[in-house]
Amino acid sequence: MNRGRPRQFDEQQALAAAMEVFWRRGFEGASCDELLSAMDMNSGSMYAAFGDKQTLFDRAFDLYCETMFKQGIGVLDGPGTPLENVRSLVECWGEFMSQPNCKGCFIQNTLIEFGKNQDGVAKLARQLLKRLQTMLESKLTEAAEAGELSPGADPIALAAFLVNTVSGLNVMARTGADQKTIRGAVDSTLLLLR
Amino acid sequence: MNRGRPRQFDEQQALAAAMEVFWRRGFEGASCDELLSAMDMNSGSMYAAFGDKQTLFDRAFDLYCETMFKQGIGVLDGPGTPLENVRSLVECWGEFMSQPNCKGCFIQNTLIEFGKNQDGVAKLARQLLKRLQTMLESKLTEAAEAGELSPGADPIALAAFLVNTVSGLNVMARTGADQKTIRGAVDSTLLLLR
DNA sequence: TGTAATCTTGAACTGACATTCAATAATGCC
DNA sequence: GGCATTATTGAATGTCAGTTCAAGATTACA
Repeated sequence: MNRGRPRQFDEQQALAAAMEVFWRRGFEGASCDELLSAMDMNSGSMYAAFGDKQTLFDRAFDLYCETMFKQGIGVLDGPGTPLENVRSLVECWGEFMSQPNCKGCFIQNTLIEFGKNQDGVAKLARQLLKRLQTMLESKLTEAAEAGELSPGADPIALAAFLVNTVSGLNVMARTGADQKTIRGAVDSTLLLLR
Repeated sequence: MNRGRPRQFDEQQALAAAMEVFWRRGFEGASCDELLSAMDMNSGSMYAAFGDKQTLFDRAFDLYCETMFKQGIGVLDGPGTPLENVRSLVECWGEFMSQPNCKGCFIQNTLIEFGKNQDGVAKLARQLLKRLQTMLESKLTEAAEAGELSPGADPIALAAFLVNTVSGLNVMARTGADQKTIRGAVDSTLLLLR
C-alpha cells in the first residue's frame, strides 16, 4: 500500500520527546540540535514531518494539553464533594511542583515566554487557564451553595486566587525554591478552602 | 584635568534607559539595537563604558534593586502595626501589578529567565527574594505575638505563601490577566492576613 | 600648534542557529 | 528488474545578534 521508504521514527514518540525538551527549555531555549537528538532524527526528516520549529512546538504544546493538562484538571471531577475536589487539585499541584528538577506547567511556561502575544500558542494558553479558572469558579460556587465554604467567601475571587497560586508555584518550581517554601505556600492556600 | 574627548552621555541616565528595556524584555529579549537606541549610544561607546551585554544587564539589575526594590520593601517599615505593614505591601503589589502595560518585578522576571542558574544575577535574585521572605517572616511573627493574627497561624508558612503570591501576580501582570482577576487574587490573599 | 588621551561612529566580523537541498537509500508496484 | 515514491543524511545556506575595530572627532596639556 504505502510506497516509498518507510519512516524510521514513530511520530508520536518523536513528538513526546520534543515535548519534553520544549517543556523544560521553552521555545527559544530549545535548540534544534537538542530537539533533533532527543527526537533521534535529522533536520531533513523533522522539517519534512513537522514543518518548522514553531509548528513542532505547537504540536508538542497540543500533546501536553491533551494529556497532562486534561489529566490534571480531571481531579476536579473526582469522587468527593466539590470543595474536596478543589483541595485535591491544590494538593496535586503542590506534590507535582515540589518534585526535584520539576519542569513546571508547560502552559504556564509558554504563557510566560510568549507574554501578551495575541495569537497562536499564547492565546491558546490564556484560554486554557481561563477555562481552569471558570471550572474552579463553578466548583467553588457549588461548594459555597453546599455550605462547605465559610459564609461570605467569594468563589470568583477564590478561583482567581487559585490560578494565581499555581502561577506562583510554577515559578517556584522552576527557580529552585526549597520544598519547605512550596509546602508553606500550599498549606496557607488550603487554609482559605474551608 | 580630564584629557580626551568628553562623553556625550550620562552614565546613570544610560543605565536607567537600559534598565527599562531589560525590565520589559528580559536579557535575551532585549536586542543590542533596542538597548542602544534607548540609551542613545553607539555600540562602541556602550562596550567601552559597560563591557558587554551581560555586564550591562548586571548593572541595570543592581540599579533596580537599589531603587525600586528597596523602596518597595520599605513599606514594611512604615507606620502602623506589623500586620498593617504586611497588608500594605500586598496592596502595593496589587496596585502595581494591575497597572496597564506593567513590566512586573524585574527580580522575578530575571529569576524566571535564568531559572536555576547557580551564579551571577540569578543567585542574586534568589537571595533578594529570600531576604523578602525572611523580612515577612519576622513581621508576621511580630504580628502573631501581638495577637494580630488568628490563633494557630503559621508565620513561616504565611511568608512563603506571600512570596508565592507575588510570583503569581508578576506572571499575571506580564501575561495580560484582567484587573478583576488580579484584584480577586489580592483580596483572597488579604483574607489570610487577619 | 602639536601631541597624547579619550570618545564616537558605523561598517565589518563572528558565531550560533534555523532552515534548505542535493545525494543517497529503501520501499511498493508494474 | 526497473521505476516512481518517500525517507534519510549532513553539509551548505542565510539570517540575525553580539562584538570588534579602524578611522575620525574632541578635548587637555605642553
